[in-house]
Amino acid sequence: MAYSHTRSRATPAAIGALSERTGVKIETIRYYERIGLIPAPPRSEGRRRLYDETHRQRLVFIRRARELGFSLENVRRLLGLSGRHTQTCGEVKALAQHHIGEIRTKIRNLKRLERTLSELAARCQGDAVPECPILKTLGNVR
Amino acid sequence: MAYSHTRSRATPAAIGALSERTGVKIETIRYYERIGLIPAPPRSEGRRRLYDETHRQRLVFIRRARELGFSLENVRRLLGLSGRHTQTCGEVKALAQHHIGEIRTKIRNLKRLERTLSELAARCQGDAVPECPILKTLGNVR
DNA sequence: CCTACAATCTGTAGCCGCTACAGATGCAAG
DNA sequence: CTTGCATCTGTAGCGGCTACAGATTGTAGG
Repeated sequence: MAYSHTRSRATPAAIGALSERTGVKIETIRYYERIGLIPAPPRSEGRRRLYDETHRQRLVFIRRARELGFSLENVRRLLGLSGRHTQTCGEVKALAQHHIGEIRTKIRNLKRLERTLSELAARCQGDAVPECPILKTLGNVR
Repeated sequence: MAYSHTRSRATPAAIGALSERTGVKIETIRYYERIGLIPAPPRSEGRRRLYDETHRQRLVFIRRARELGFSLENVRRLLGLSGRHTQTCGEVKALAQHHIGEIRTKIRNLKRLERTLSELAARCQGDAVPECPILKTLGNVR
């Protein structure tokens, strides 16, 4: 077990192992390769992909950025910026803040939606009343 | 001008006019027809679609439901329910409430996202500090 | 009537971000 | 050697449109 750390660095992993380690599905990994988000890894003799630690790191980066709601296009930008440092922190921040703005807009819109729908649902009594306020609002003329 | 009301009922409209009246784009109208959300209208001699008032109402219904965030699948259900009445108001309400639940979940998730990103962005000083907390959190190891 | 030009037609492909197949291989354990 | 899993490539599908291309039809002006 003293080897485990060294082994995980030295031994290249197949796509299934990489998938488990990163939480990114196999098909998605291949998809990311296809669209050029991750580099094509070297292959075994039987043409299987062999991944190392740097691939793992990049995938984890992508997964986390996706969890934060960045589009693949913006993930691509973040990855581009992540190589060079110092100068780029400002760009990263700008990207993040733009993204925050979009999220806030989405939240505002969803809240409006929720209010409208809740009001409609509250006015709707179920089976009791023959006129359904929801259908009515939707423009239904019976 | 005394005729205008009567005319708009009696004269069938081309797809462009329908589009303008409902705010649904031409291509989208044809798309809705293709997927069976609206019935195929009668045609002119030159095979152009001719719409009447009932088509307009249905399209407006769809547009409003879409604006409320209903999926086309749920729009389909609402349309199905909107024909028969009295008994179905409860079903409509159930559909709406389920939808409200989904919207609330989305809002919660987006809020969490916004908090996380805002915290990260706040800790990021722009160019000043060589270590970017955003990139760091994303798992970047330089 | 002829000519432009606008409107509409059909069919197909693209967008995003995967996901799900099919059918062919590779590989390790029993 | 066989079984059975892992992986391979390529393609199609999801939702909900949108954007073309290229053919027709309708209409207004001259």
